[in-house]
Amino acid sequence: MGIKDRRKREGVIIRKKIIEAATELFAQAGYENVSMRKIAAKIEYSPPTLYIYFKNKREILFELLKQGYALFYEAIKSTYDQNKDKDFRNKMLETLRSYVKFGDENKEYYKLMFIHNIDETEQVIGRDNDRYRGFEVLVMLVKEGIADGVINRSDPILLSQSIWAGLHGITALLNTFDKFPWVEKERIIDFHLNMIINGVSNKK
Amino acid sequence: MGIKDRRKREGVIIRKKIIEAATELFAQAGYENVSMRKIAAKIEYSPPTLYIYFKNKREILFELLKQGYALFYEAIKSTYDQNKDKDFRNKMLETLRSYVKFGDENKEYYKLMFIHNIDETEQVIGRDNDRYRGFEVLVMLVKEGIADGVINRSDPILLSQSIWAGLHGITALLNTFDKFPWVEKERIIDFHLNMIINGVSNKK
Amino acid sequence: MGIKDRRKREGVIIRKKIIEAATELFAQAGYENVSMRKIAAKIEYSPPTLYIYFKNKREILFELLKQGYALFYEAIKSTYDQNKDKDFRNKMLETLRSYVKFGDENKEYYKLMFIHNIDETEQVIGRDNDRYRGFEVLVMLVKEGIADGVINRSDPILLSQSIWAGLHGITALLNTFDKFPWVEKERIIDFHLNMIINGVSNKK
Amino acid sequence: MGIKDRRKREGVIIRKKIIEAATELFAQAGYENVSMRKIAAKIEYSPPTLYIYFKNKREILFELLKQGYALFYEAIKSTYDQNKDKDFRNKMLETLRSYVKFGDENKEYYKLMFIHNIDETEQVIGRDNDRYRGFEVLVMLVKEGIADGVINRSDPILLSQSIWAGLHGITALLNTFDKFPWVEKERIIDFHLNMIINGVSNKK
DNA sequence: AATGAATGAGGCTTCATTCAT
DNA sequence: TATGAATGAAGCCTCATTCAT
Repeated sequence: MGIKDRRKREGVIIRKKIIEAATELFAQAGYENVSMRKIAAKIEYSPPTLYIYFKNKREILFELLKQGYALFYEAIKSTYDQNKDKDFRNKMLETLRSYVKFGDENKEYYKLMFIHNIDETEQVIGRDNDRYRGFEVLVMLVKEGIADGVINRSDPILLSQSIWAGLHGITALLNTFDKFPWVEKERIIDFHLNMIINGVSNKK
Repeated sequence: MGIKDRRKREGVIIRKKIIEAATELFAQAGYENVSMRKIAAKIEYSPPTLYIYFKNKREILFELLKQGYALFYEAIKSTYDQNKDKDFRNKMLETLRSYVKFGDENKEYYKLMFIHNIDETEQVIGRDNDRYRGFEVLVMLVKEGIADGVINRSDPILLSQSIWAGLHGITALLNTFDKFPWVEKERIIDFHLNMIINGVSNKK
Repeated sequence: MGIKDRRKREGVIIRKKIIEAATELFAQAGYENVSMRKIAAKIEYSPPTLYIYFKNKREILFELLKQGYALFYEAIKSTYDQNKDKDFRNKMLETLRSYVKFGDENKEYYKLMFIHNIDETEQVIGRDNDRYRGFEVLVMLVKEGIADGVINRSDPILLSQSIWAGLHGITALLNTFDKFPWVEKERIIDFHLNMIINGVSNKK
Repeated sequence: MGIKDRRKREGVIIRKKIIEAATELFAQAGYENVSMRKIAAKIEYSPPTLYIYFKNKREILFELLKQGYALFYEAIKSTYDQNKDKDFRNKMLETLRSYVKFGDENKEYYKLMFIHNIDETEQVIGRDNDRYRGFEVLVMLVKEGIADGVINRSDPILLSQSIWAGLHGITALLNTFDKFPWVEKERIIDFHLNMIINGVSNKK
């Protein structure tokens, strides 16, 4: 391996360190309240060093979001795949649950990706990203459900949007209102997911 | 009317102008990104003037939130009251709709009250406010529904939290993702509300 | 008594209140750290009211100093007069003590008059004031002492300046270094005054 | 010399320039009346640059005081050492003179260290500093004088405090009242120092 | 006599970013 | 690659003061 490659690899490592530090700080204090200095301090480099790896603060956010979207899509898709052969209701339940779980386990990412709408976030979109690919999995799932006779025969897009709203609602509230006296977390999530599925299902 | 009264009233008007300007700016750009300078510029006063009417930036936010909570509660409670005598499902539908409608018609308030969670917001609570009184209306409604036999016999708190999550989901997404290709707004809202009610109802 | 007189008298009262409030605040926090607002708040008037009675902040200081100088001179002169008939050493001791006592009992005034040298304080001088009239008492005393054979035959001005320095030293240090581990206050003062007198006296 | 060293040295130079500018300004106008802007202007840098070298305004004062205390102690101690072998009265005279001389030649430092008592100054103490080590030299001297039979047999602490007050008096007055019609400076200082020594000496 | 309203100037400080090394 | 040095812009906020009423 040449010297060039080693350097490149080191560069990648530092980029990663920056992203990690930024993710943590952004989540704790909010994008606006985190300065380049603070990110630099956290990784024990000087502020100008960040500019070697990222054009500016926004680019750090963008990269971070891109990675977040990828993780997000991966989480949902793999759950869907792993439950491919279960009966539909369970497959759906687990896939929806993976959405909420992602938000719960990656509060920082979820906040930045789906709750806050940072100024120019839209600009990341269009650049190839996985932001809405999770939604496509949902549409697919819904279509299966209709074919299966479980989900009621409506516009799959409409259904998917409604379901997404249901998922986002619980995920966002648990994230944002962490001091609200929720009933036990597993219980409210489970109840809510079933409520959603019931809400879109044919009555027996 | 004495001179004193006129002056006082003028003061009240400026306070109102400040709140309005701040509401708009905070919602657009986020609390952290709005400076006193910017608020002052928007109402065409000098920055120090703001400090005549509000102790500091936080107090502007507090006042704004307080007003928002009051409007919010009023919107929901009055809808509930006006539909008191309708059959339960319609009463519920209209009350839930009033939540989404409030969020849709007061995007800035909704964002500040329920989407962003500004650090200091928690401090407003405790000071008498209407933040969670809307939730109490919901609990009441749910209990009626259970008594009525429409809503399934579960923990009313659990049910209410789930419904709230459902409502917040659609309200927040429409607010935040205004560039997403939603199906027609009235349609998705209507569908979603019915989905929620179905989701918590006894099957016939 | 006419209405005009009453008003005038009321004006005098408010002026006095302002001076009192200012004296206290200046002494506590230093001239620079006291704002017109704070003075106004202390007497429960609005800031512009102060400008009815004083041209500006400096004028408040000047007035205050003028009063301080008067009190100072009065304290020393009256002590001198009251001890006119005692033997010289005691007369001197008591007069010198009255200087230190004034500084101890009027810390705020002493600080403003003799320790800090606020910007334009010099401007107060020239306006008739009692700043240096205390010094004249001292010169008089010294001359008496020389005539009396107690104080050594030197330039009375030189002697007086040296004595003043001695007095200022203890007064200022006790005022400024209130956390220094002084021996008991009465004791150090008494010792110091005797030291001064011995220092300028003929040896027996 | 490496690049790093040169940079470091340049940094040290700027720190020094800041301290010098601040010393002059603080002494002239008082700590409270000197703004970071003004210090920056004096050294022809932008205000934020100061924050590269000092955390905040207070730290500039602290550093400055620390240096002043060191210079002060050094001045007195070295004089004492240099006169170790002279007869006691001369040793004492020269040591006391070095105090006054320090104050005369370092008016700004003396003002900041012993005349003004800036709120936060107390906080520098405790951090290792030389503020009161000069006083210890004085105590030592006094004890020698007692042993020597020159100084009268009193509490050495009491004696030292009284002498300090004497020294501070002349130093502070000459510093603060530079427009007062003093007799010739050398003369008043010399007279005053002898007055102090006589004041604490045994009569022959 | 008294004060609500208003502001230009300026206080301390942090920011994102650039540049030379 | 890495960073010391530097800064224009801007953050929140307080000040002394004026003016119309």
